[in-house]
Amino acid sequence: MQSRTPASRAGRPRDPAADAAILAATRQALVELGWSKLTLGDVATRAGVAKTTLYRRWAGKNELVVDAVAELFDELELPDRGSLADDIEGVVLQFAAILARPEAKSGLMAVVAEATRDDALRERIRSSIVERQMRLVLQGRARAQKRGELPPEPDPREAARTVDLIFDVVAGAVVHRTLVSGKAADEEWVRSFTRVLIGGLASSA
Amino acid sequence: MQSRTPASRAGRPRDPAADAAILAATRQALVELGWSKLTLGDVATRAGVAKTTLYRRWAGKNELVVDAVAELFDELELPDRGSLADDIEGVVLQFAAILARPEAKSGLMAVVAEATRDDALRERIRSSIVERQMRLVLQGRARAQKRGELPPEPDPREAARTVDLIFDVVAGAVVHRTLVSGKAADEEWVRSFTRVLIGGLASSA
DNA sequence: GCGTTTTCGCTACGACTCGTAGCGTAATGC
DNA sequence: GCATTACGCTACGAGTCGTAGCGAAAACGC
Repeated sequence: MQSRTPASRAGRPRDPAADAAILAATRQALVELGWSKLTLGDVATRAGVAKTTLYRRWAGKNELVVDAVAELFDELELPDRGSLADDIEGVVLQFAAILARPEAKSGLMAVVAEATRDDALRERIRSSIVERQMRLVLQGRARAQKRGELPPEPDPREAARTVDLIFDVVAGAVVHRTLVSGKAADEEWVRSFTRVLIGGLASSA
Repeated sequence: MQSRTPASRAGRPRDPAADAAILAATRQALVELGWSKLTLGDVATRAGVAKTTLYRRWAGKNELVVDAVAELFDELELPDRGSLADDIEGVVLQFAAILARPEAKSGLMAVVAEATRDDALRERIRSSIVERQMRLVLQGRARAQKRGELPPEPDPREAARTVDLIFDVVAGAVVHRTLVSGKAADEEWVRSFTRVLIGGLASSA
């Protein structure tokens, strides 16, 4: 048990601007080179820092890309549009817009693939990317229950299972549409999808 | 226009057993090393062939892994279980079982990530992996319409859109559940998912 | 048989990336 | 001033890449 960290204990502090520059350079490299051809040396050069600085802050390529991609999802929000259907359509369109960006496409799927063999990496993805998306689902569900569009769920375990299911269906469908099928998740598609999802939730209650 | 290829025109024919050995070695390497640490030299050694032989048959790591993973999906079938719900549950469980295997997990997502920057690779994935899955959706839909569980769709364009939507929802949800959420798509989950999907399809008709 | 053609296994190669170590310097707290 | 940490830079062995060149093996037409 060490005494609590007082920001930086001693010595020269890390340059905070370097973090932002490195993450931005990582995203740029993802766009231009893609995952497999991205090298840490190249990222360091783009960011204007030494390669050793990069290795002092991140364990490797996987962790760096997770952080770089995670920032893309910061803009996700769930404005109240008045109905469950409109709320879902809005957030799904936001999610689709992020996934349409090339740095998200090539980066996200690659780290997910790597995470199948690295539990620590999976946990990093979960806490820094999935967690924020999950909050939106919980928020939307609570709103819909308040409006009476969804029945209240007394059993917390059952409620958790349902939220997990919704999350996998929504995120999975958008990702699969965008990356595997290679087609845009545009308004028409999102509307059809939302109709099916809401109908399914209502009928399975 | 050259004369039709009579199997092999002249010279020593390629050893057909080598293809199978290489693809099996690729899957084994995916299990033990994962995508990023898989090297073609290592695969060649495992398969008992020279590295140059491997490069004569495949353009690179991406194409090789696509073919190796595609074989995993050969076993997918859609036996008639009497109802749409049971048909869906059956095929989703099969799909989940394949995705649970480590060589599918790490291989499939990695090539999908690479395909975001390589149209030829995306087409290869579509024709050798996605196509077979899509056939099952069409087959299941036709069966359900014959049973009267789903209404016939007169407009072929609308029908195609619906099939695309179903496919993205089913495959996407299973993939997201297995790879991102990191939980098993077991019978309980599949039953809940099927209930939502069927309810959604029925209500949105 | 005999020449042609293609594949195969093997070795070797330059180019590149990896992750780390070492060093001198800069920036902070005590 | 002194200890401590971050930084930029260089250099390094190790590993992988994809290709070229070689001789031997296995099919074909004659």
